Amino acid sequence: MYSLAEENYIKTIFHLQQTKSGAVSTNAIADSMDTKASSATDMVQKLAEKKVLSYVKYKGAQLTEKGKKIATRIVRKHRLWEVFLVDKLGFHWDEVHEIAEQLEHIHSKELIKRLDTFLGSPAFDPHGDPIPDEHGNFIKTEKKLLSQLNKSQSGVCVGVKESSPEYLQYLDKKRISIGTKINVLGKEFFDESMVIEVGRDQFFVSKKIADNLYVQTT
Amino acid sequence: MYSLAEENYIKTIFHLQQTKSGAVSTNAIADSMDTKASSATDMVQKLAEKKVLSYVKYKGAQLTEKGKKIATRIVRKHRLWEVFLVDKLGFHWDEVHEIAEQLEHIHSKELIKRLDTFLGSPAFDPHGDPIPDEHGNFIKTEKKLLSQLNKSQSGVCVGVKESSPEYLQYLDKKRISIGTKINVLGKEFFDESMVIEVGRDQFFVSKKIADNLYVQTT
DNA sequence: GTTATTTTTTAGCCTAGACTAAAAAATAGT
DNA sequence: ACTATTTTTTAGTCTAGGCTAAAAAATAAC
Repeated sequence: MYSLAEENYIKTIFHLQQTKSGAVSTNAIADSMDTKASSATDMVQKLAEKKVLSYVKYKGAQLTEKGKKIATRIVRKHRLWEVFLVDKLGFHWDEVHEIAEQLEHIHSKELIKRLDTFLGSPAFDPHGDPIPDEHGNFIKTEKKLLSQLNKSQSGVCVGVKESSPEYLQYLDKKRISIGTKINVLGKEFFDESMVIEVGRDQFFVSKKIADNLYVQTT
Repeated sequence: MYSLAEENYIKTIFHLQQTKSGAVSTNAIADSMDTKASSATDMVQKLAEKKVLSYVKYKGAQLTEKGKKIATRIVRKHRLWEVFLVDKLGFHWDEVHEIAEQLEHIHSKELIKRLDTFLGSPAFDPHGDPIPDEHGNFIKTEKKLLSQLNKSQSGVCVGVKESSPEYLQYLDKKRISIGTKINVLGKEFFDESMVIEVGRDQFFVSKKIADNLYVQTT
């Protein structure tokens, strides 16, 4: 059994090594957890002893298969609870992250099994992120960032990269959610901003906005 | 916000002062929490500073109104989650206590409000214990222990005092659950054991069994 | 009402997990 | 290649929440 702190480190390292390949630096861990590098070093050393990750001084940490399994189970719990909160309790997709951060640490295999069944074994969470199955396998989907599309291409929103309330609320205001069709009407080379069409609305989006929205091109 | 440890102490003291009247001794707290009296003393002193309870050295602790409010909120959460686990996820009543012990510490007012609505604002948990409303008010029911009945009296099971898996499994084996009618066919003065009738079964129950079952006499 | 026993508290220590400041290694700039 | 700078680690400290052993208060026994 792992402590709350240990689980949070494992989860953070897992997410960091999804984006950047290679070992994850203690500084990167500390930054993304709002703590200090020295604390991260301590914990990483402890987790290395437990064979949850491999760690080379001054080089960074990498989860072992064991570590990845633990991380995946936490991610599965987090995303299943998010589905519960949105589908069953009627929360909005920008309200569920914090609560799921707490719920993901509840220990009970049976609970997750039953929750999964109760929810109809969903494959994606409310932000479009895939929910790993009980063996830790993720569905691989080929999705692009909206920012990767060019003029007159189009795609369907399948998820968000950033899921801060601010960003999600922006999307709501613009009536963009999972399943929404988006047409790129124009793209500015200088700042990579775009003009897009959503429903019958046409508006401008900055690169920052377009960089955080996943679309599937058909 | 209170830590996990603080919440557990508050809850324990709350339950202890339900049964025994007057102040709760640090030893009683320690016993029921599987910890040492010295640890209980430390925590009680800390909680006294936070005005959660009043504490007189060598005399014991008593929750203040503030403390009772905190305790009631935890009890409410615990029991609502138990209803969720049994009604929605199909757990059995002897399996839910441990999981609810974890879920009761999830912090989110909105979550509990929505969970309550989702469950149809239940008044009792799966063991027959009343669920306090959002203001902390319990439904008062006049219930007796089965052991208080005499020969040829009868009652309907409305709850259990002890909810260990062992006890609940015993009740299952005997087909006793909330709502089951029980007739007392005989009572032995010497050891206060009884012969009772449940459905068409008649069998012997010890005082210990009868002491942990709440019935309502009609 | 002393003395013996039990209960409760205090004092001091331990571990997890955080922090700061200093040291050491890695990287960048010339 | 040698400084300067940045990154990372180490060393030492702090707090929460446990623990043990000893001291002190309360209770029980005569």
